[in-house]
Amino acid sequence: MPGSPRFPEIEKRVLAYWAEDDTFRASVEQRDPGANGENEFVFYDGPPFANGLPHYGHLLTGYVKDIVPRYQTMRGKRVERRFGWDTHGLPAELEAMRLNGIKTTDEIVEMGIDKFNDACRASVLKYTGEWRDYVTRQARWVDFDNDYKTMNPEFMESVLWAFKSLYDKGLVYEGFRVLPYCWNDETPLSNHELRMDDDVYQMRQDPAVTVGFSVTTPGELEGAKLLIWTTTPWTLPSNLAVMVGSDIDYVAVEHEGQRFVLAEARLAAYARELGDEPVVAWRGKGTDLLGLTYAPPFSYFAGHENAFRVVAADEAVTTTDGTGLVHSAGAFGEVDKEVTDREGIEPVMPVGKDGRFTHPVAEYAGMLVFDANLHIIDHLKAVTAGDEAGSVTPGTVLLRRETYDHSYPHCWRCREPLIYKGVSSWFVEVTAFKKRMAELNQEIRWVPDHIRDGQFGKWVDNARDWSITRNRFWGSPVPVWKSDNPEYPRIDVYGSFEEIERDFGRLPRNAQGEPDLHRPWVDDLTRPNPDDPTGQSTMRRVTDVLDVWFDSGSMSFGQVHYPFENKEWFENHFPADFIVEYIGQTRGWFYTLHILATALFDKPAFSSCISHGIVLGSDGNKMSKSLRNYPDVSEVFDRDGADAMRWFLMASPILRGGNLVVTEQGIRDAVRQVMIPLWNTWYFFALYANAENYEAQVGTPGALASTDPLDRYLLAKTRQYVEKMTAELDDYAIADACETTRGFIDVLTNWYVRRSRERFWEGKRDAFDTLAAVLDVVCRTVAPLLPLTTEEIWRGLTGGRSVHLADWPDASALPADDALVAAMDEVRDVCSATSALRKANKLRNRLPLAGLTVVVSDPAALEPFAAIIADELNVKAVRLVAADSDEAAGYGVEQKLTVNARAAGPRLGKDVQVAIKASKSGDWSVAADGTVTAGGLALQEGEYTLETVVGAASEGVATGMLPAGGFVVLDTVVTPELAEEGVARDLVRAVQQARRDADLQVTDRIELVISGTPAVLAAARAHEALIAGETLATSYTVAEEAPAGGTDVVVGDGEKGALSLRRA
RNA sequence: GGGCCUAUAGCUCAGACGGUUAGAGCACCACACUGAUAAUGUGGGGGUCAGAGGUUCAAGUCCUCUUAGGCCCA
Repeated sequence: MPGSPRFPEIEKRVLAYWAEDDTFRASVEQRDPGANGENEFVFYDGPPFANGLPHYGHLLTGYVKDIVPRYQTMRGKRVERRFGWDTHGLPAELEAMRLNGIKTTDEIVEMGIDKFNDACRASVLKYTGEWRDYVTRQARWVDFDNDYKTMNPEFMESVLWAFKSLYDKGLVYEGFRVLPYCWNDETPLSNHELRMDDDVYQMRQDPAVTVGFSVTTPGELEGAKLLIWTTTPWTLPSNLAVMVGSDIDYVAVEHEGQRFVLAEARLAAYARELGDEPVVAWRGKGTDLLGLTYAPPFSYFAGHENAFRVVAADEAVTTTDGTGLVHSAGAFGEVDKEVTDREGIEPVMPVGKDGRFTHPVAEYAGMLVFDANLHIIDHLKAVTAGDEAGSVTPGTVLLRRETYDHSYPHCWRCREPLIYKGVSSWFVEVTAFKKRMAELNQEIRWVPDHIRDGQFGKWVDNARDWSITRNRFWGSPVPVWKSDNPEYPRIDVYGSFEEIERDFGRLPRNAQGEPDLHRPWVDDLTRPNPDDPTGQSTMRRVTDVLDVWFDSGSMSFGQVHYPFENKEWFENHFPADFIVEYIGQTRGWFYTLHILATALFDKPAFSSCISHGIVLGSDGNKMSKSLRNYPDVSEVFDRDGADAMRWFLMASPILRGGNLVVTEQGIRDAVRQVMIPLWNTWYFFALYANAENYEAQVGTPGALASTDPLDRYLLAKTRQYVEKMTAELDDYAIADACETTRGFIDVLTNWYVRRSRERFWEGKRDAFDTLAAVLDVVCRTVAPLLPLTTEEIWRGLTGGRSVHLADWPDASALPADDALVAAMDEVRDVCSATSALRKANKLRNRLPLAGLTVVVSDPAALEPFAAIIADELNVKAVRLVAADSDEAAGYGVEQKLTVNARAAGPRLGKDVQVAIKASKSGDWSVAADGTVTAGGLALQEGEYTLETVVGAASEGVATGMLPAGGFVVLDTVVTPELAEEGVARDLVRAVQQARRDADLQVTDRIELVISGTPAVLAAARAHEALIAGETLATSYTVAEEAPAGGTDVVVGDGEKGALSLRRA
């Protein structure tokens, strides 16, 4: 067994063992699910999309997905873990398009939807093998063989069931709604896609125009120009109304024979065009403008019913920019659509699915709307100049043209600028039940907890209806069939294969003859419209597919083909006990799960949810392949190991909502701070256990009979540790559990083992029993956090099959002794304070000192540790004295006054500062009756504290305060005898170093020769037993002459010596 | 543009209700210690608590404004 472990090698060995032993399966199956699954801990795996390789974010989530189930398994629960794959959707289509070198949906149809979808299917499974490798390497236990895929017919049938259920509940409707729309991908985007990442909103420069429309209503404003401002000139051909704010002050001003209507507050912004102080010809409120009609800027839709009027839109019109009048283009803006709907104006849609103009906008037909901007502006300009240009209505005026930089949404997939556009879509009416979603959200335990009412809660409160369809190809079909003749309308919605077969006489089948709900097979199903007596019209499926987020939200029931199979299983496994993903899923998976769970089952989908932060590169920026600002995942696995990465990620603030910068140094620190100390404790134990032929008997630690105070301390401390870990892991406080473990391992290795070394050298059975028992408990406790390392140690220690098959330690089986633990903390304070005294007085540790007096309130509590203190501090005697004894008073103790400002402040007001100053300067006294006066002010009980402090050191002693009260007095007198012993101990150390340099084994005996100055010789002679014993010298010679080939050493106070040794 | 959050040591972060010498870990330096340890112990350097005003006996903490960064919504 190596003292300097190569963790990656150990890990590979353990992984190979697990694979061979099938340990994971055993860990699940050995736990009884109980009646109705009541002993199960239900975990849902959020499905990743496997058309790329996993990165740190996936690994991070994967570690949490491993830790919680491992812990619950050890707690005795049955925790089944199935891997899931997200397979549908635009990313797959885009990849398939790229691979086939095609750019438009028309080309997809040309290629054949069946071929195209085959390409999608292949692309989403491309990296599943690599995923499995990474996930296995990170030591995440999850069932890949029994996985689920959202493209499987069973999953898709469940999705259909969900759609149909929502439809039957009246929660699904078809609408025409304005959505952010990607003309490149030819698809509308949902709200959560719009906020998919930080790069969606990017700065963009657009032309902005100020255009005047001629008022046609007879009266004083006839012929005046209504000035509107827009950054989307391409929407002007579709103009349907002008919106004003009812309470805004408007004016009509005269300039060069024309009158312009705009908000008074915006006049100054148009000084350049309209003059600094134009003549105001008319003044009024927005309400005065309502109902005015005007000539549309373009003639395409002239005569459109109810259109070309001034309408009110108080919430949408401001005077912070523009003109205070806003042009409404119906279906090209969310507010526009809302207002035109209210005003009874039918929207117009002269823009095709590819973002290019169509009929009736003839001049710009075939032109991408962004490209049309310039032409439109040119035409407006020409008409303003009095020329004829295209379909611009004469009288329309271009007042200003400028460029405008603004934050503009872009497609999260292709990065092209989006447009807002009305499209036909199916919606889940989330607004109808979002109140219930908010109520059910209160039942969810979020980590960190502010997510519940913060990011997630606010999102739910502001929920809008969810557009769930896409005019695409690779996805679950919208299971709606419509009559193709509006004269005989009929809509059929299907929720199962069986219903489909009933009506169409067959199932949709793919080229292989298998039931398959994908396009194009499902599109082939048609039948005569039963409601059409002529028999001419046909029921055809609407060609849309469902949004992938509908798939992922259906995961809870879809993964088990509910309700067609596993009905009972699902009812016992819903909601999940636990899920975890990154915080962005509050608008993704967490949200869609919650929507469908609320609408379908009136329950939350999960009862606990960790939403962790984002993993950043080493420079604090987003991880980027091109910047190479993060350590290569495989290299870290190979160099530091999966447990090191796990610890680094789990101990970080990222699980408490913060973000995390990944650095190689951080990962190595994990190895250094935790893994090596733990390993070395085991190594130390094994080293001496082998030497003693000790067989570890790992039984009930509480039954240990050791009366040694260190053993009893360690066992009591271990109990506290297990209790704390149980509470923290129950609470999903994984980072806290890491910190708790770090602290405990520090105590174990740097206090217990270090202080107990001698007992192990002596082969004390109690020490072996204690350390073996504690190592067993610690391995079991740390197992979820360091599954590979603990497996190796635990199997070596116990010979058992796997630590992950063991039960979580029972804290109550360990002895409880909080007083003992507290006393040991005080002991460590004593050692710390005394070490500082040695340092301050330049008294090196190997130099023994005569005595240490410890003055504390309860000396009896420290009595069992007196020997430990003496040994640790290298003093001959430790005396424990009560703080209130006469002896304690003899050390020149003084009292120190501290004014409690919080208590005295309110009473004394300004004077409290006087009292505080006086307490510090020593200008205070205690009267005979106990009254304390500071700076001439009498203080009341509770307004001060009097502390006993030890006075200045007197001759021959050094004093130091203890943090919890009390003090230590160190005898600093170095007698010749002590100095001589100090030299002897220096010699021991020098010999040990020489043994090491000579590569001797710990147990090798030596022949030793020592020579040197008279002081060295004297010490060597006087302490022969000590030196020879400590260094295992069977032959011990003190020689006047330096031995040939010896090593020169300096010992004591600069005394020169020489020694030589050889293996006996 | 609106709302929310953050700003403390070289780095990462603690600092209930305001209470008078602002802490920890890491990093750095020195010394000590070292038959498990790549460790450990002790000490040290290092801070205008983002800036400016205000409230108060007392402000890192409360209020206002400014600056910088982040998140959410437009």
